Amino acid sequence: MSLREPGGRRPTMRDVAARAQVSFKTVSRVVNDEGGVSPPLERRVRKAIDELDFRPNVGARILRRSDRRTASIGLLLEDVANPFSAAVQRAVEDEAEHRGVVVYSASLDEDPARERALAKAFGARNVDGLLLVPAGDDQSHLAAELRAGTAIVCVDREANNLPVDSVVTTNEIGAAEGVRHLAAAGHRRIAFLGDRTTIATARQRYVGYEEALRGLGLSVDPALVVRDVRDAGVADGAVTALLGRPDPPTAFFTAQNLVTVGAVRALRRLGREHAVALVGFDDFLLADLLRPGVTVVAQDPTAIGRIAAGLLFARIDGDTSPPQRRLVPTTLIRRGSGEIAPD
Amino acid sequence: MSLREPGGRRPTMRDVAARAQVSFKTVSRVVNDEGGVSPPLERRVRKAIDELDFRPNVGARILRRSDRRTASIGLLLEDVANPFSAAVQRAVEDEAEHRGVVVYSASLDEDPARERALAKAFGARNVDGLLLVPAGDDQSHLAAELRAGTAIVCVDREANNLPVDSVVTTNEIGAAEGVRHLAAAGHRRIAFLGDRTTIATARQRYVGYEEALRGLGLSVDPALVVRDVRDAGVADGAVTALLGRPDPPTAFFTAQNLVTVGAVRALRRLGREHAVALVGFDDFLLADLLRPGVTVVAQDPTAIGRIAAGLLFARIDGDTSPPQRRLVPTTLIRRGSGEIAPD
DNA sequence: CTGTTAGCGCTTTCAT
DNA sequence: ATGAAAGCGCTAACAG
Repeated sequence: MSLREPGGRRPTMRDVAARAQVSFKTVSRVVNDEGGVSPPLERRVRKAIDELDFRPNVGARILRRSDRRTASIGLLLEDVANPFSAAVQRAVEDEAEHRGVVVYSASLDEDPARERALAKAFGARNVDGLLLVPAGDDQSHLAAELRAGTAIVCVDREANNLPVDSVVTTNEIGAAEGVRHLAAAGHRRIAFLGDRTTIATARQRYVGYEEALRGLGLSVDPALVVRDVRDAGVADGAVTALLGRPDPPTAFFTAQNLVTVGAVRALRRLGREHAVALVGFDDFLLADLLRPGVTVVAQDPTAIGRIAAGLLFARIDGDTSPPQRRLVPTTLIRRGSGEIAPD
Repeated sequence: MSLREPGGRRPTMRDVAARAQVSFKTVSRVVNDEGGVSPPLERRVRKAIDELDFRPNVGARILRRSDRRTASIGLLLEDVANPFSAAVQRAVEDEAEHRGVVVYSASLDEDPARERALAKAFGARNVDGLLLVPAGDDQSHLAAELRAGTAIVCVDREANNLPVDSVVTTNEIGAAEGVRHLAAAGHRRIAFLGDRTTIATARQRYVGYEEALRGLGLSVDPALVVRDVRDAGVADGAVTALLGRPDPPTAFFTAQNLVTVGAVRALRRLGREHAVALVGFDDFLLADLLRPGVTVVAQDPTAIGRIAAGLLFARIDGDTSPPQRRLVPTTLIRRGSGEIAPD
């Protein structure tokens, strides 16, 4: 039921007080369960709250409160349309809802300018914390935010020039494991296809590729390395070009989910999917139903989101220990494409 | 640069005013580009703003402003981990960012209690508008929110008991088209596998299935209809059971993306994927790379999100025309599985 | 062009 | 147990 008069004005504590015939401080006591209100008065106040459908104005409350908490956090992802980001967001939402915290969310598309603009927009709204997938090589612009008391945790990549916690995948180790898996099947000419080198994880996965090859006594052939692959289409083209060489690779290590998809498309079109081996970094839906199934080094975005949110809330709750880096391990999932032997 | 003293207190307009030796109203004028400030004063103020790294407190501004706008909206999805929801969110984000509006986001998991709780939480934060994928059969709890001036637009499903705009897929038409496509390949025994019947779109797609069969002069065999399929695993089991019948279906129409995935898994396991036809509702990544490719009735979540956000912003900007229902058409994409003829 | 005053809706502090 | 007054940081309305 609502007796609110038209005009779009929300009822305030004063309206409730007038209706219940009490002072508006008494309403505040009831709304905040402060106690010290006699049962009959409390009943009257609760009745008036119901009848007017009163809801406390969170903005006004925050303004006056001593702790200055807004019970809100900001989540800055790469792109929520990518399943990896979406899984992170879902995990963060669950942790936040659990604590009565609301989540602002935005996609940055790897654009440092958007990182600055959106962090600023969320900061101006006094979020208690910021969960950030860094979009550039310099997060020092957030130093003032940190000093103002906003907790910050970086997700999937570490921050640069900013002393904050981060939660990251074991990119080098995982990539190296994937490459060694291909070598174990007998491959010596293993190509690398990676995402933009502006992205730290792409660089780390490349390092893992190099290290694995060196550890195996194999040399890195620059002709088999294609970096800065920005989407599935480019990956498709790169695979096609590499397989057209006189001395083509017998296996591919693709360092990002969309790159892997592009590689699968190319192998299919060339009819080489059962002849050329493939291991991808980051799992994706239906990878098991393709033929051959796509062997991947799987990440755990749900764990990443959950751990990052946990760290953030700990900081918000006053944890002042030194910044830490939490590592989330990968899992090699064998499905067929990575177990193909060279000709 | 930041000269802010430690303690986590953000500088206010008064701090800026003191540093620039002007009245704090002058600071307000500069911050809001109101004009009417002499260049030398403005310079001093801007310098102080920079030095203190001042940012206006959005909460305080909203409290005092006459228009009461918060430049924020709430987005209540089914589950952001589902690619359909994620695509809607991305489209909404883009429209919002474009207008300088921030977005709160949450997943409801089809739970009406969460719909109420989260709508309330966002309402208490005075969002200008709410974009909602309804989770139950009754949205009347939002009437007070609407009266208080919050714009509301429903996404993917219409609201019940609430006069608001909605943006929905042509579910009946699309489903009927998918079923007719199977019939055109010669099928007479077409099974239906649908999502939970509490979900309006699942009911509409079933109606489309029935209508198509009737229009073709075919009868609906209840033994071939399985509703309330809640995930891919259940879909897998249902397909397996139906194909084990003495008089099995020769084709399947699966009315949701995860249901389709489950059906593909079952057909694969049974080795029947090239013998039994399949058309799914809602497209998904890699559907084209499966063998056979999965024929789908594709929705357009990006268009849905964009149109819904557009309607919402129009309402926020004062549009008071009668509630409208916007339809977004589907597209049949032939990839092989839907073109298989019966034995 | 610049400044003063009031007050948004609420919590805090202090009185009764 | 209840209430009155002050004031969070800002904008609106009104001076000079």
